[in-house]
Amino acid sequence: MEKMDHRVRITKHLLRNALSVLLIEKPIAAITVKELCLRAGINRGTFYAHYTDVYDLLKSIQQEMEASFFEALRPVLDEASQLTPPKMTKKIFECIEANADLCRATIGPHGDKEFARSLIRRSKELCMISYLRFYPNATEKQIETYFTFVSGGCMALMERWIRGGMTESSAVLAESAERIMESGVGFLK
Amino acid sequence: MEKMDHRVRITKHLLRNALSVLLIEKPIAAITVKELCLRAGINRGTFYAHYTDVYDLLKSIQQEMEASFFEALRPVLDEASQLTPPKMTKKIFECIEANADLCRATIGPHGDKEFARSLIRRSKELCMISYLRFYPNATEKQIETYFTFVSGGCMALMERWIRGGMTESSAVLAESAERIMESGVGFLK
DNA sequence: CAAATAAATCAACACGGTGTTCAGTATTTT
DNA sequence: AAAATACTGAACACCGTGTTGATTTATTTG
Repeated sequence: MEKMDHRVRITKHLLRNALSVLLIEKPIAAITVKELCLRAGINRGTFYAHYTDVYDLLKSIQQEMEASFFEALRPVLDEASQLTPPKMTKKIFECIEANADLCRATIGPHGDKEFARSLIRRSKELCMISYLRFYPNATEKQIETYFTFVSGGCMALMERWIRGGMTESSAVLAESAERIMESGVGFLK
Repeated sequence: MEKMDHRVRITKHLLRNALSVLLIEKPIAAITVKELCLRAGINRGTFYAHYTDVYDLLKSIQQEMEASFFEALRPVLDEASQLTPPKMTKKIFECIEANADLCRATIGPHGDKEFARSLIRRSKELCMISYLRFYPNATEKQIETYFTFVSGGCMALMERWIRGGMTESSAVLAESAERIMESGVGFLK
């Protein structure tokens, strides 16, 4: 990643930017290599020197995002022993808010379901330990079910949030999520 | 829908079947008209006589699904005044189970996020009334937040369920969902 | 049943994006 | 400055698209 020719750094950067912009306008499927290169201002042949596909480019962006996501999440997971799982939500939402521009393209309208899914899958593995510690009476299967439900719920809230232009602060959103996670319908009473 | 030439009925049926099968294998974006027609055993020209696009065909299938979904849901919504919202889950899951083959292609791996989203949006409108009746102290915004979270959670459970080959009964799944909706983490205690 | 009507097939067409190649030009690195 | 490396521009065959017109096949109507 670091020891690249300056030229390829620029080229890749331009392509990533162009794709991020296009992904807000339309789904990945509707993006052609031609228009992407036009938008990025680079030659089409150059694109094929680095990537095989528009999907290939997307994948490389996602890998970068994933790395930065878990990087940002590391402190949260490290102090996990202090935090009850629902309390971690706040930190995670803050993390999403901080990387808003990155998330808009993936969690947003034309985002890649599969990518978000794999992030959740990896998060689950990391969170499982703290869940097991806090809820020793629950079976592993129960925890998995709960986690699936609850991460799906948080994703839905985030999508709504992003669609709505992120007007509320992440703290408000996280508090709602926490309360629902804590007490279910109790949230409405 | 009914007063069609027998030939066009057959043609459309073959196309819908072929698309359903292909959608399990790959995302809609990767499906060409050519291979679709080859799979369906009809002429490519004939396809264009009925649909403009692969997406156009998908849309028509989705409209049919949506109709049958809300048709199946009608009784649930009618007796809604009897059921507390979380209790309705069971019925909804049964409905999904009954239309498994249809759901596999849309809720499944390569499904259309946007379609599921619109189903949820419409469901929300229908459910809102019974929520307001059961939780008079909650603001409309609160209910929306709760509904967003909880429908996202149920969707996640369903996806997991479908991916896993629907080995459990819908009842078991629904009960987990209900309990989480009712009492949050209480599910794990 | 036969004539009229409607639908599906087949082949051909221009069009546009793809992925590759190669010679020429620009930029790094040593 | 020389050698190595990356980008450009143009050309290429390939493939799927969407359309058209002539032909064959099935359905409906009188």
